[in-house]
Amino acid sequence: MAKQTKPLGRRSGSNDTRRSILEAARRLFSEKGYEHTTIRLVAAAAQVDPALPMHYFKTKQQLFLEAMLPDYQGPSRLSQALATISTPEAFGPAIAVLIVRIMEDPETRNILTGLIRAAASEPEAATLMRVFVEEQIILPISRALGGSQANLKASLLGSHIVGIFLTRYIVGLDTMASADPTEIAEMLEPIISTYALVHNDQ
Amino acid sequence: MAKQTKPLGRRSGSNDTRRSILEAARRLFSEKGYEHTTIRLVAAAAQVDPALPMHYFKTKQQLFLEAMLPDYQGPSRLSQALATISTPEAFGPAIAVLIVRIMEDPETRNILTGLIRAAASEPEAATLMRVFVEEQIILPISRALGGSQANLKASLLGSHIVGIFLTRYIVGLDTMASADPTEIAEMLEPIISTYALVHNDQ
DNA sequence: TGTATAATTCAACACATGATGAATTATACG
DNA sequence: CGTATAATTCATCATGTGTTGAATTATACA
Repeated sequence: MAKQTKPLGRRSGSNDTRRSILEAARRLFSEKGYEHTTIRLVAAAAQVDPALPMHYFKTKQQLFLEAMLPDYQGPSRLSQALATISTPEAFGPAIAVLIVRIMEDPETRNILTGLIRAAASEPEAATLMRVFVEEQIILPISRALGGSQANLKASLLGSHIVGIFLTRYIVGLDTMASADPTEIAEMLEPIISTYALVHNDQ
Repeated sequence: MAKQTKPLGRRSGSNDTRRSILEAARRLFSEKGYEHTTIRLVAAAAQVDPALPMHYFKTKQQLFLEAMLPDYQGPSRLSQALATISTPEAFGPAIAVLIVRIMEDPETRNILTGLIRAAASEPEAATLMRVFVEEQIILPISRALGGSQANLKASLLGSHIVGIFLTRYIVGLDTMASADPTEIAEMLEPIISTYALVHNDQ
């Protein structure tokens, strides 16, 4: 495989270089974590010169930031799903289905695993993940649950969700990694209901 | 603070250098993760020459290994706790109390957070954590639960536990980080009972 | 058309890291 | 006592990293 040298200077025609860098970065951060995703690796994956990621994003941190937080405007899908239900009994099915949807959507999955991987070593990424999980997961659940201890319940539920991601996609626990998402959702349903119904002495 | 040069050659008197290196390494791996725990940092924390950790453990991986897995012979404390109960109804209290104990014991906590931090980036550490969680957490719970789906239930429960560690000690979610362990245990009790009792059509 | 600007390549720097090997001093033990 | 061995310091290497700056070519636009 001969290293073909590209011509100097600007390319002609339309270019979506920036986007392809972001996509490569998102994939690599999610697969290898923050440290092991080098600028040169991202550039190679995007078939681009190693100086280009730095040129577009100035710093590795910034690249990570923009790669992990694409256009997340508007209410999260979790908020939307929760808005359609009213009785506490309907919570279990709703959230269980949603977790399956997250696990099966590659985009969201990559973001969550990328955040977890980085947060484990980089304090700034931990801050990012804190905000993400609080806004996108815990706050909606807490609002929907209501009652006393809603915040603690929602946080524990959120911990359960990220724990599942950790064991399934990162640690690779046999049972979790090979489990059918539907099976997990079924198992999870009564758990969520318990969180929704128990200790509700408001 | 002048850098005082120590004399050359072997020190006189008894030496527990190896142990202090291990202790410093365990603390640092747990606090900063694998990559950011440099050999030089460990040496400095142990007040020892930067070449000594390599001399005693040959490689950084080996140091991590020995630091994270001290003498863990015999049945785990979880197994012991589970051996004392018989009825499924007694599970919730037993495991809830155990989680609290893990969270409050600095040694165990450091090991678990160290394993999680490293596993997020280093595949070999993920293997280590896989074995640890399976043997020390999931297998005992699964055996104690019995019935159909015991393995999946135990794995989900294990995921919840490591998820709590992740959000509480690593990500630093406000609610989780500031929660009283007893409060968490109380909230968790009905959850564990649900895992123990539901879907039990063996 | 002409000129500022954007996109791209290339070479290189500065720095930290894990690891190695030689030199030096103390201990263990026959 | 004498010698092999262990413990310790020091200097250094090789490598990979994020980052920078200059040079080159195309585009945008007045």
